[in-house]
Amino acid sequence: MKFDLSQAEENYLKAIYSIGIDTGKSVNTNQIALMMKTKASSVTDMVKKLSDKGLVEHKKYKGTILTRKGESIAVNTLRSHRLWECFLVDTLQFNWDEVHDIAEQMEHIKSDSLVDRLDQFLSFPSYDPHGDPIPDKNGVIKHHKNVMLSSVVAGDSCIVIGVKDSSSSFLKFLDNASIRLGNEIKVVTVEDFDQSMQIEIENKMITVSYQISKNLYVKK
Amino acid sequence: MKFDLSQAEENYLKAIYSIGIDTGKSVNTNQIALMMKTKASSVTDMVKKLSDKGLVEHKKYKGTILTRKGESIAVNTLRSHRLWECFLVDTLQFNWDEVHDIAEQMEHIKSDSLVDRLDQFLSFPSYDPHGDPIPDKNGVIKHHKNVMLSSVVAGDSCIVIGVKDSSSSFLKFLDNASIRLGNEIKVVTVEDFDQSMQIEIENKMITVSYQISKNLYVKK
DNA sequence: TAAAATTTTTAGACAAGTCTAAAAATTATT
DNA sequence: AATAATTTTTAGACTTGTCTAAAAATTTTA
Ligand SMILES: [Mn+2]
Ligand SMILES: [Mn+2]
Ligand SMILES: [Mn+2]
Ligand SMILES: [Mn+2]
Repeated sequence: MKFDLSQAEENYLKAIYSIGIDTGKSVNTNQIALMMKTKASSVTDMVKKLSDKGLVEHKKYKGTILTRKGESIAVNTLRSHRLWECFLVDTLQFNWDEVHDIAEQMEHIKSDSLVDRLDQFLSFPSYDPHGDPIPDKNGVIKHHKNVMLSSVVAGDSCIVIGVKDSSSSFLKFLDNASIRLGNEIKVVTVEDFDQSMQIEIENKMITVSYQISKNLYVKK
Repeated sequence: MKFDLSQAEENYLKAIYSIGIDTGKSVNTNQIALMMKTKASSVTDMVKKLSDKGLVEHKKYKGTILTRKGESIAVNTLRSHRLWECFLVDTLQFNWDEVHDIAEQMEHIKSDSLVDRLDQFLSFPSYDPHGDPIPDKNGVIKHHKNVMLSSVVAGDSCIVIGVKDSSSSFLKFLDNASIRLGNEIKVVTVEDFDQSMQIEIENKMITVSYQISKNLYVKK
């Protein structure tokens, strides 16, 4: 069966996928509504439609999970989104804070070979500009384990490998603070009261709030 | 006033623009319906909406013309379409018969600088893969004069500079016959009965029907 | 475990874009 | 100029995706 989904349907599948990855369990209607910036009643309607198409399984008042087929579509859409973000940054020289909304549109372009050709043109990148892993042609995706800067203890060092929040305001803050993917961060002190951290990056000492540190993926 | 039009609205403006360019006069409802592959009643509805937005002027039962603003949007959409076609052929190595439907989607991506950055990346091309002129950043477009192969007389030679029909079947036929943009064609004989031509191209003699010859733009 | 709070679903409405069928206006034909 | 043919518009309906308000189910709290 060949599917041609609307942009709305693809966006819902992506949302259900990403909530499911984070939580493991089946996904609540309200969580989807929150992520999609819409109302619970709209979610109920859409989930019903996706269920009719065999893309999710839904138990009334219980929750929603993707079927194998639904997950495959979600992952393909993510692949498309992240490859277009690479294109926008690497090829068209956009800044990493400018590309999300554009990729949000481009991910829905329908074509049999477009995304694979783009992948080839970009030399098969593994990560998008925000450090998120790019699924391969077969939908295989390597999740990097979720170690946040907030969990690093005073005295330890780590490397920035990704951002959890891709909002323009957060990314602009990072630019300003010289916090970029690949940079080393040394945690100097952690404030007991509000979890704020003094960190050393690019030979400068700065203070970052918990809000910041819990949105940065790092590795040892 | 900043406009954010739907894909349908942009497609209608493009259709009205291209019919207007060919005919000069104001555009009939049925002509639009034919080009948009829709019904006259749908056109009436949409024309009313575009008129309310100040993008077309419409006189009941008489016809429709683009306003300055409407024409500007149509030309920008055309620019986007043709630049994406260049990208698909030049950068992603699609064949010229594969790109129209994809560009038909990509032309609608909303972003302030995307198309201009794409233009720069492609080194400001003047023509798309089908020989159609690409409007510049300011919407200035050079129409090449419409000389068709069908109007070339026996004994004369010309260069292929564009195709009027961009359908995949026509373009595949041209590929097969080695008829490509830039190639020279010598018209050897023209059949009085059905206007079919014997032509010499790439040192081969072939016969092309009037259907073919009236869809090829040429220059001396 | 019964009442209260929360979550989810249902019911009914709306805008965009499309369609069919019928009415109205225009153009062509006699 | 009257009739016929064609074009265009109107009227009403349908689909998709959304919303608000109210009802129903579930979970929390006391
Ligand atoms: Mn999207
Ligand atoms: Mn990203
Ligand atoms: Mn289009
Ligand atoms: Mn073209």
